[in-house]
Amino acid sequence: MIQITFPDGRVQAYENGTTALQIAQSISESLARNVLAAEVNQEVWDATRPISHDATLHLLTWEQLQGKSTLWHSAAHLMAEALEALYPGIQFWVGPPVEQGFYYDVDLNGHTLTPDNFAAIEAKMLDLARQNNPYQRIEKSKTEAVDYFTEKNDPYKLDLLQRLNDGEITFYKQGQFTDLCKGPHIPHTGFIKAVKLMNVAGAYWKGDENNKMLTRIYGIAFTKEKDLKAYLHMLEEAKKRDHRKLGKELELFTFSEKVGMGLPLWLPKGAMLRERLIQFMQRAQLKAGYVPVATPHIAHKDLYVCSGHYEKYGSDAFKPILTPHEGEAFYLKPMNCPHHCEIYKALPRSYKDLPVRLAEFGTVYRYEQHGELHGLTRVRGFTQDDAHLFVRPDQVKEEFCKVIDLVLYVFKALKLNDYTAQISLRDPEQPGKYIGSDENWNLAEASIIASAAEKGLKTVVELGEAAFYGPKLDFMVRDAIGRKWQLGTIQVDYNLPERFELEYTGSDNQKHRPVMIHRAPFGSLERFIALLIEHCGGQFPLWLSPEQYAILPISEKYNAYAYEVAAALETEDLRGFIDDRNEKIGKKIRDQEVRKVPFMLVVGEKEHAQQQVSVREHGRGDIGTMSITEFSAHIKKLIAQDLN
RNA sequence: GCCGAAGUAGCUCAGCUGGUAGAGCAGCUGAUUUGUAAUCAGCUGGUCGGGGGUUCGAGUCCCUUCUUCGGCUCCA
Repeated sequence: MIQITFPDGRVQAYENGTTALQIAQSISESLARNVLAAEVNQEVWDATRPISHDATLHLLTWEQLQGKSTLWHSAAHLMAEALEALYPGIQFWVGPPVEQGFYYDVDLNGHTLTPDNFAAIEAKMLDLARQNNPYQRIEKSKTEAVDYFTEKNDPYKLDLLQRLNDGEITFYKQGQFTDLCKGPHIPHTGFIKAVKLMNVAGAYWKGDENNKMLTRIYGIAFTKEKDLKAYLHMLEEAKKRDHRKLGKELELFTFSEKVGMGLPLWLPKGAMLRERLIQFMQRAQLKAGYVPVATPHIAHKDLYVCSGHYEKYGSDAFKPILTPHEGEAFYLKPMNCPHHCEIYKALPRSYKDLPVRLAEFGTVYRYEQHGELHGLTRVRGFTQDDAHLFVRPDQVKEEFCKVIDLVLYVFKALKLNDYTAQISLRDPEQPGKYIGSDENWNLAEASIIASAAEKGLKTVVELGEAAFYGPKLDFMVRDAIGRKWQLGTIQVDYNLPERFELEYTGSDNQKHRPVMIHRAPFGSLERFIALLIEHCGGQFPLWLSPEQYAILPISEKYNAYAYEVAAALETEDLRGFIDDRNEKIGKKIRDQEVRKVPFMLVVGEKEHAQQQVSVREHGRGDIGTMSITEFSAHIKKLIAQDLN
């Protein structure tokens, strides 16, 4: 007998070799019908795998992430089975579950596959699914496995096998398809009731562009047809929030082939939004003791040789600009830090001066590969809300904490609650990748971890994600399609002060080296605004909204009064406009509603007589009449709430 | 850069197997002077992304190029 401990702490004895599925059946038939896998001693197992020792057991259904992942992984195998049936001779690399479904990388060996083929593959998958074929786990010795794939002439699986040890090799078989796989899988294919292939894409074998390109087929599967419908609907909704679509509709920004790809052009409304963000940040920074500086867009090659960026990124950068006669090389600046180092150096610094906090909204240019460009989130020219803090080593942690405060203040004002904080540390396996002493790195990493903990941030630690010059803390946010992007970043740097030989005079009258902290709460303004657009679906916080109100005269007779109202509100420092088109009020309301203008002020006979405005709130409708001063007070109160 | 898909009016899209470009919205002009999500009528607007080719004839077929979109370690 074995002792099974359930999540609620209950312990029950079962016969040795009982499976999770049988245990589920002993509890209830309906539970058993939903069990996809089981967590046995924290490890996800097939629900049909016999348990031969005491264990904690957590039954996994569609409700648990691991349950879903298991189903998706099994669906990947199902897709492989369908593909193999439809395209004989194709070979498989890997087919894991991902956040939204699964994919399988295949070598089509001459077959071609386009989205037009999806329907046939999906139909085949469902056909196979209905056979309720069990996923059978088969343990093999390494020799058996190697023999199997040698006979199949499968270089991909043989490559995978190379890295596996004897005794840990398992195959999974369902229907006609057998795959090298560590599992786990769902009990049988019948759990898969709905499938949808999402797209095909090329993917280099092992992600290395020198290798052959395989075909990656993405799909998703569900246990209910209804869930698939809901998922597709959710995708449609997400598309509506896409910043590229809203940016066009709300006239925020555009791109021009003549100007060049990846170089955004800000239209007046987008520029207004940008200005507001900049102003907001400048105020916050002034309060936090930053001083603004300004630097040019290009710099001599020597600057980047000194900073080390030339060596590191020289080949990936734009080509240098040469002076016509002397042939001296200048580069568009890819970052602001080297310039700021020179500003630090321009004056003698005492320990009493530190921290020195130099801030600049610096526009930088970076070469991004053609295929990497994406709306405003990945561009070739963008503006950072950059600042560099030059601090004494004993100030690192305190300053780091202050920066976190600033980032959190910004995120809160913009209602970005759904972020993750990622601490990026060195990859212990590649020490050669990094510049700087071990001692400094250890110090910096410890400071970041301590600061994040002190500020109560929920963090994820990623080894190997650090920059070559120092560890960092990044704030990541998802876009409408679920992709993760880095927004704010705080990075400790012991390298640049060394390279630029930065110094300050200590209380001991000796020269000391400061530590640098790079930080950008927005990161790139372009990317930040993109994510902001998607998060609020184009409905910006009132204080940011390019147009806060629209005045809608009932007819041309009341235009004059509309202008009076506009003039009054302008002196109150509010932004708006008059819709004095020769249209009916319903049309005007509709149009401004579509344009997501936060407030509409309807003015006609009655309002004019009483010196009032009829206020409509976007998405809410009529909220009653008030005087102009009442309205302006109302708006200001709402703005104050946002910013505090 | 590489794999795949797409590019038709300012925007959203239609245009079957090649026969000489069309709708709605926007814009312009006029009528209307309007009370809380689309007033009516008329008009303008496109070398169908660019270049080349096949053909009597190309938005449609072929080649090439540019741009956009989805991917390109989320490693059994």
